[in-house]
Amino acid sequence: MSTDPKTQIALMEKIVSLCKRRGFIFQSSEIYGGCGGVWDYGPLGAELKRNLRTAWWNTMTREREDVLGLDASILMNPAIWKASGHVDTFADLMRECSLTNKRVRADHVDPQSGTVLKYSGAQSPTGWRWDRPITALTKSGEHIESFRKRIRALIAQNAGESAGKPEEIELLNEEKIDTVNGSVDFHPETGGMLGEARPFNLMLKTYLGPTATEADVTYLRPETAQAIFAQFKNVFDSSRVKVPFGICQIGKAFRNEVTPKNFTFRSREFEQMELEFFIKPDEAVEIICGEVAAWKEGADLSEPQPNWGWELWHRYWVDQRTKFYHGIGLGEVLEYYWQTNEDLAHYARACVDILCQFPFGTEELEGIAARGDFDLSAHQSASTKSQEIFDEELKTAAAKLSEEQKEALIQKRLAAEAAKTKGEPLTEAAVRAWFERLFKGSYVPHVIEPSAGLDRMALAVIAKAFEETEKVDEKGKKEIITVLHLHPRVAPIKVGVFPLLKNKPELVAKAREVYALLKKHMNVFYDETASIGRRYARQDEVGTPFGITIDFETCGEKGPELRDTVTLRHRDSGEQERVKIRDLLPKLLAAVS
RNA sequence: GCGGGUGUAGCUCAGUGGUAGAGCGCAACCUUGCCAAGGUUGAUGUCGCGCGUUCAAAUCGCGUCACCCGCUCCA
Repeated sequence: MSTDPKTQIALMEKIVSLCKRRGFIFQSSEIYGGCGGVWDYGPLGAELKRNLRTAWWNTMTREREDVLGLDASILMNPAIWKASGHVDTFADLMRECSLTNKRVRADHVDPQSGTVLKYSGAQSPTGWRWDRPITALTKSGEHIESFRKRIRALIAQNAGESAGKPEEIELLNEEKIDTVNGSVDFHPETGGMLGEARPFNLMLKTYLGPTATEADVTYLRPETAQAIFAQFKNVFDSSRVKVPFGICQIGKAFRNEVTPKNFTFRSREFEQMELEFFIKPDEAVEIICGEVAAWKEGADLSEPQPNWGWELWHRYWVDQRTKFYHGIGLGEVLEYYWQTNEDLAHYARACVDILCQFPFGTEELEGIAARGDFDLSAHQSASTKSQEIFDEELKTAAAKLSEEQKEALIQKRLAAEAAKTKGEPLTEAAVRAWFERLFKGSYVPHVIEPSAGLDRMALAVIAKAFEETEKVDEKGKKEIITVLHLHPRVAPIKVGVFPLLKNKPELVAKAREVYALLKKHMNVFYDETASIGRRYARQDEVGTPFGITIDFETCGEKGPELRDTVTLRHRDSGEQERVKIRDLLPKLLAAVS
C-alpha cells in the first residue's frame, strides 16, 4: 500500500465511490443533504456486515462452551453511566484556544504568568488575511521575537496552505494589553487565549418517557459493555456457568463525536461486538492451583488452563482475536500496540490495540483490555447489589491453607498495593476484608475485554480487498479494472450464475436450475445480460469469489462425459475448472464457511 | 467547534451571467461459443439547500447542510 498522502486520499475516495455505486454504503438521509456522522448500509453492505457479525458471533459464542450471548437494550437507567464513569469522562467542560482551536479540559489548565499581547489580525503576501483579534500570552522570560515567530507558526499551521510561509505572515497592530500572574485563561502550550468553558458531552442525550423533563434524561449507550456488567448476575444465575466464562454482545452504540471522519471509521452511531470474559482473581488461582502460570514468549495459548492468571488469559484472547482476523482475510494488515503504563487507565492492567492499515493511516480495530474487577466493583458499590460469585473449589482449597500461608498471600498483596504507581492503593483493612471474603470462596470476577467495532471491521475488509489495475486491450484502449478480493467467508455474494448466452433457452433453463439449487444455501446472484466477461467483471468489483457459467458442454454438446458439468471460475486467479453440478454445493459451502 | 477545500446525471468530472453537457455505468432489443466485444433505442439533474443581487444565476453575494484535509478523540 502506498504511503503518499495524496494517493491514499484518492484511494479512499475511490473506495467511498465504489461503496456507493455498488450499494455497500450510502450517506444517511442523502436526499435531505445528509446527516452528520451516520451511514446506511445498502444491499451488499448489509450482507457483508451480517457475514462479519455472524462470523464473530459463531467464533465467540456458538463454537465455544464458555461464552454466552446477550442482547441488551440501548436505553438504560442513567445511573449505569454514572457508575461506569461515562457521565464524568464524557461530559468534560472544555475550553478552546482562540489561536489554534485546540481544546483543553477546563480544570486542567495550569496557571501561567507573563505579558498579554493583542493583534487586530494577520495577513500574508498571498492575499490571505485573518480579521479576528489575536490575544496571546508571552511566557515569562520569552523573547518578544521568539514569541512573534511562534505565533506566526501557529497561525500558519491553523490556516493551512493559503496563508503561505509562516515567516511572511504579518501580525497587525501589536498592543500590550495586560500583565497576568497565575492566569488560567491561556492555553498551556500555545499561549492563545481560551474561550468560554463549554460542555463537550460525547453521550447522546434523550428523554425516557413523554414528559421530557430533566428527571427523564437518559443516554443512548456509548458502549455495549456496560449492559453486560449490569446483567452479569442474571446471566450467571440463570445459566449454570462457572468462572471462567464470558458474555458477549453485538449492538449499536452512540457517541456524539466532535469530528466524525474517515468515512464510516468514526461515526456517531456504530455497532460494537464486545466480550467480557470473567476470570478468577490471580489470588484465587494461586490458592486453587498452588501457583499462577507465568507468561513467556512462545507460551502455548491454544487451550486454556486452570492455572492461568489474568496475564495468560489476556494473551490468550489477543491470540484468539488474531486468529479471527486471519479468518476474515485481515491477517497481513494487522499491527499491535501494547499500551504503556502511562497510556493505561488506572484500573487497567494491560491493554493491547489491534490496529489495521487503512488508506488514512494505521488505526484501531479492536482493543483488548485486562480491566481487573473495576467494572463489576463499580456497579456493586453504586447499585449496592453484590456482584460477587461463590466458588466452591476456591472455598475448599482455601480451607486447606494454614494461617501462615494465608498471611503470606495477604502480605504479598499488600506489597503489591504499596508498589502501585497509579491510583489509590487499597488500605490494609480493605485488603484484609477482601481476603476474608476470598478465603470463604467469594469474589468479584476480574475481566478481560476484547472490544471490536463492526463498522470499522467492514471498512477494513473492504479497504484491504480493494485493488485497481490498469488493463490495455488489443486496440490500445486503457481500462481500469476494480476487484474486491474479499475473503469468501465475508463476501456479500458468494457466487454468480451465468448462462453463457441468453438467447439459447436450454442454457438459460439450466442456469436457473443451478441458481435455484444454490440459492437455498447461500447468497447467489443470477445474471444473463451483457457479455460473459462483463458479468465476471461486475462480480469481481463487488468481491464475489466464484462464478458459474452454464455452457454448451453442460447440455452435453461436447460428449456425454461433460453433461451436467459447469465452468467454475475463481475470482482471484481467473482460473476455471470443470465441476459436476451435483458437486457444486458441497464444494462451495466448504469454501464460504 | 475552528481553519482550509469540495458539492452539477448512479460514478468521475467539464461548464465562470444568456437553451444543462461528456465519458463510464444503467435499462430494453438485436448480435455475441469464456474474461468490461459491437449495434440500435432509451431513462435519469428545480446544478446540496435557502435567501439575496440581476431583465436573466449552476455561474456573483450571504447564510445553511453534508463530505474531505488539519487540530481533538477512539470501537
